[in-house]
Amino acid sequence: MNIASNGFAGSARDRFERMHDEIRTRICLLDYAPGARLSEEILAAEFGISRTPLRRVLARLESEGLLQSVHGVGTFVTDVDIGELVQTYRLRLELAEMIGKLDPVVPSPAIIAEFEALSERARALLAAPDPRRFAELNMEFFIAFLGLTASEPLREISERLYFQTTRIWLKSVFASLIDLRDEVEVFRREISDVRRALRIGDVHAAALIHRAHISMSFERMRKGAGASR
Amino acid sequence: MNIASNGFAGSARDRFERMHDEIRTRICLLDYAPGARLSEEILAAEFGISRTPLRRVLARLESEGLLQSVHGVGTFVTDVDIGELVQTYRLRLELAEMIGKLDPVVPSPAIIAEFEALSERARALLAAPDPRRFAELNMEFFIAFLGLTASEPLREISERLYFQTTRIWLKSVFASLIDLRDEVEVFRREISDVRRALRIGDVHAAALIHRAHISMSFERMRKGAGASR
DNA sequence: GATTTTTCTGTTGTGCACATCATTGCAAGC
DNA sequence: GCTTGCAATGATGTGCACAACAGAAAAATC
Repeated sequence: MNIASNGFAGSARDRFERMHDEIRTRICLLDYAPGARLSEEILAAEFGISRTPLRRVLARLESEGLLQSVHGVGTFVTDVDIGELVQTYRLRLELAEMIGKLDPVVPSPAIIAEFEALSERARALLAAPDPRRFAELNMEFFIAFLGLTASEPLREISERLYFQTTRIWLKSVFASLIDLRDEVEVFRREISDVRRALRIGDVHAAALIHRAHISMSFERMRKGAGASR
Repeated sequence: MNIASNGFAGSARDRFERMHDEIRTRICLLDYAPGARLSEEILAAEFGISRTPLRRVLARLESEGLLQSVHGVGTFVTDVDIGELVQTYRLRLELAEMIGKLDPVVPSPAIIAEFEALSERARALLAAPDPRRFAELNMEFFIAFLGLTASEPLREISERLYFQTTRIWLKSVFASLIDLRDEVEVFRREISDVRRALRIGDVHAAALIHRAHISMSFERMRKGAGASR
């Protein structure tokens, strides 16, 4: 670990991270859909700061592939064509499995409890499916899943690719190209299976289950997108 | 591909990338050693611009883990302790092999010629070992190696991890903790072996060779660092 | 003499005014 | 009526002055 791991998170650095996470979440949850234009001025006003520090946040999001600024035109949420999406998903599959092989942690009771809670929420969601709630839960599940490896670089990269791709997949769900109820049911089973694997301490199995679900959900999206033409 | 893939690279975006690559190279080649302080003002003057656009470059390098800015103190080249280095290297090993499995390209005559040229330069370097030249050649080889996969996300991530770790390894070489001549000889054989694999179109074999060399070079560094205590 | 306080210096962070750029709509010319 | 040039508009990019901050040196105090 480097400098600036002070207990008191430097308020400037802290604010940067909060704004970054907030905007990133909005992009991932499709509050800002692909192609949408973000106004620096409006966003700066919303966060109560000047454009300068906000631009730093936007630049970071641009480096993460979520935004693209064009001089004289605007800052736009990126869209991803099916070609790069395939490549990114293929890489995500490998990385997902790696979470179970590269520095896996032994699932503590706290971790297991976390997945129990997620599982319960997924069950509740099944009773009243809601795309937005589904997106949120999916994101929280993924973040929790990253906690299964102690490899910080692997976590970083996986997170990055998650935010790049999942929003595109969610777009299909939001547009009802994929049946929400089916998707929630599959998701509930995924969490349930992962939870069972973790109960017996088999992180690798959990990772394989997750990998399989990423693969299948992507295939469902391709089929859905194909059927919509 | 997104917007801004115009033939005429926007001069602003182009300049950004040139400065970014330049500073990144300096960091990787240890012109700016870990722990060194970079002056925004001096760098801005050198590139003939104001601090504002330069800060954007530095922010990018910070997001790539090569720099760290501390308010009121300075901007420093990051150092990496052995713990995170182990984790990053383990990930790099997997990614290196993946280059041969995920969208490998069929080696064109141009690509093979590129490796031939690199091989020749390595042989020349052996006659007159020079740490700086060695570092440059190593970097060029790696960039060429990335060309063996068509997976853009894999390339990006691999490149990122390369720049994060290699400079630390090179530090050992520059400090003569590792014998330069031996290292150059091993490197020459690596290129030679990779070239032979590519000649028969076996990218996966080339990737395995590269993976093996990354693994071994890291081990040599650990031994060297251990012996120096 | 040691310690505490204060001042001073140099750095990154922020706000603001302006430059630069791309788009759009309008008007002049053909 | 169509095309072309151009001005107006609104966006991001840049430069500059200043604020916030950390560290070190100096001075005051005990």
